[in-house]
Amino acid sequence: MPRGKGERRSRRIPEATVARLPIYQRILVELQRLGAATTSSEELGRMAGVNAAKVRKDLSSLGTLGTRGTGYDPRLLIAQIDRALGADRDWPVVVVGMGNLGRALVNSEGFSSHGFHVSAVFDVDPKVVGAEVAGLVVRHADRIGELALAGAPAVGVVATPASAAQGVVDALVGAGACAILNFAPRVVTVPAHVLLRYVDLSIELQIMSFYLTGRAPEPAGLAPIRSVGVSQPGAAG
Amino acid sequence: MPRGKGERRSRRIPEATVARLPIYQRILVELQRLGAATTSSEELGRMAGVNAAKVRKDLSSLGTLGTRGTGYDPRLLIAQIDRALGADRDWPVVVVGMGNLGRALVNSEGFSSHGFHVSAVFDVDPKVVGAEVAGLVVRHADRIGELALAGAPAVGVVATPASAAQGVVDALVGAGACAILNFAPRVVTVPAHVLLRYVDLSIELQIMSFYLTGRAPEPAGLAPIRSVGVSQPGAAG
DNA sequence: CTATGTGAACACTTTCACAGCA
DNA sequence: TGCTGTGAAAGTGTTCACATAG
Repeated sequence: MPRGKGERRSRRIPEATVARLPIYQRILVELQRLGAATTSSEELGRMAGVNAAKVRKDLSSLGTLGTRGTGYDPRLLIAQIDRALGADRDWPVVVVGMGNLGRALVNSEGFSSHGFHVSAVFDVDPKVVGAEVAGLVVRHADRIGELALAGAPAVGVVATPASAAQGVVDALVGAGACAILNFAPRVVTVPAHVLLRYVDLSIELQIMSFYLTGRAPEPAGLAPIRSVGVSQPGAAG
Repeated sequence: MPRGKGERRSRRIPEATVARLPIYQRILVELQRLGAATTSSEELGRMAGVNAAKVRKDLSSLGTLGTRGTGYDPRLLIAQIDRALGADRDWPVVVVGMGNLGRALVNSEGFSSHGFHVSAVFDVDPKVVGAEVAGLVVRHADRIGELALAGAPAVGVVATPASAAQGVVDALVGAGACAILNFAPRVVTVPAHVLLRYVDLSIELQIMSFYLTGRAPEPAGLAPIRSVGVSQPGAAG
């Protein structure tokens, strides 16, 4: 049974590839902005800091997206990556904590594209509650429970001080969030069915300092992807 | 020639381990805060979302840090991880862009520990230049060139809008920065000797949405570390 | 008897090299 | 002819299982 370009039925996408897809995507958007009608595995690799063979393997796991002898069409690639990552769905995102970090997140491009949209924001500071941030009225965090997230799978983002993190996580889970992205520097726990990831803004800095010490040479000539998060389905404290 | 506990001469630390060390460290600090005098590979693994054998392998690459039958001393572990990551040195960090993100970074714990300290901050907005942020007077970005970073290896952090990123990077490199951490959503280029890493706050969100779609089961029972950055020694545009 | 440290088996990723199609 | 797509080889990383030290 023949299929149109870009189709591929449920071949598993390797974990390492999933982690690189968002990076290719950013580059593709960039290339498109610069007016490129075509690109190649070599160009993408150069810009992403990975080698061309890896780019081809990664992209081929999504389907047959290129044209031999010619290259790839950025527009098609972007669409296929979006689809693979689930960006063709609609993901409500709830952000708790409207300090500098929370505001930065809510206003960032990444939080209002790829299928995400910020649907509610919370804080506890009376000076902030009631104010408007990115077009949304900030509600008091005590009212997280009033959210009805149970319908669509929703993501809760924690951008509070460390001391408030666990309480906020509990409230978000109680309201039906099925994934938590924790920016607060504190280990938290969730029930087993909730997806949990941490982001630590200084981890990249620490990894950098390791390679700057010269204790090890920076990995390979063109180097790999690195980490800032841990995922733990059902972590314990 | 016998050595004291925790010593190990220059055995190469695997890349994957380097990426996990900052996570163990955060957990260890947490355990210490809670008053733990001892911990185990199992406890650390549970909290980090990785399995116990991996924790032991990771830690043993730093030396013989544990006590058989007993476990690990958090304090010793923290010190050894710090040393391995180069946190026993002093790393000046320069942050450009005092919007919400820049302020969040400058005020974050991670940017003033582990050997890092923010030594200067810049912006272009006349309303911000001259003001004080985290104890530092914000200088105009035109004056980045006046920095003399050439002495100590310094890290430049870019937290500007995308359109300003490349110019800021050039200025930082010109001033002698030997590493760039780019939070702006734009691909930039640096000379070959400069270490470059990207951080994209929404990449974790995108990876999460992949696993939420149910197109693939979340990796393993206890799951691995993930990415937000790309490093590219001497990238081209 | 407990929990580390580690060889050895296994699994996953990356890279190579080239066949195959435009 | 040029660049993708992909088996097969090489290289890393993870997990197992147990000897070993406290």
